[in-house]
Parts: sequence; structure tokens; C-alpha cells
Amino acid sequence: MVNNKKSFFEKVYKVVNKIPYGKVSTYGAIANCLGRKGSARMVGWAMNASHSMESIIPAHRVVNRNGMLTGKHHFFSPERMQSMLEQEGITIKEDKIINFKLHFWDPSIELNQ
DNA sequence: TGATTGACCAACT
DNA sequence: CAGTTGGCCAATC
Repeated sequence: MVNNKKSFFEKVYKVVNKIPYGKVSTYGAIANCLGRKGSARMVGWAMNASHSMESIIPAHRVVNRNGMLTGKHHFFSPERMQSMLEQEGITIKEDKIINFKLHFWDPSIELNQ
């Protein structure tokens, strides 16, 4: 019925935009949800591109599998990412999220609804 | 146009 | 346990 051949970036943006407040997700989970397992790197690429785009992507809610803010340095300001996450009630120590599992949000949840 | 890289993950050695 | 490799798609050189 419609266009199911959109680029990865579009799908990534869609999912990341659906991440609820106070929740975080991972590159692998998003990529896996989109049907590509090894495309986790592409998710990161999409985030990098999101800077240049006018699209507002809560990239600060996307971290790696370990809950570590690997991409914080790619933000407008590295400290900004941590501040935003802490603002949402997430505790961060040494650039990694504490109780990451509790804050983890599975993209398939939104897609399944 | 081919080769390399890029905010990753998982499996294998 | 640590290092290497394969995988995926897109952008850059």
C-alpha cells in the first residue's frame, strides 16, 4: 500500500522521534527493529546527519548497547546530552547510563501498537 | 567509480 | 579475556 522502500534514515528518524520522555534506546535495537541487524552503524550515521537537518531528532536518547554515551561528542555540546538525559530522570555516571535497562525503550513497542 | 569510513553489535579465534 | 572479522547502508575521498 504504500511506500515501504524508504531510506533507512527516514525510518530511523521516525522511530527515534517516537521515543517517549524519560526513555532511551539503542542503535542495535532500532536497526534490528527496522529489519537490519548490522545496520546499527547506519543509525549513528542518521543521527550525525540529523544535525544538519532541520528535523528535530532526540538523538540524546539514543546510546549504544552498553548504555554508554558514545556519541555525546557529536552533539552540539557533549555536556548537553548528559544534561538532557539527567533532566528526564536518567542517571549518568562516567558517560554511561545507570539502570540503563530500566530506561531502555524498545522501538518494537511503538511499531507493534 | 572503487575504496574507505562511520555515534555499532555479535560471533568467532 | 582480548583482539579480529563479518555485516549492514549511506556518504565521502
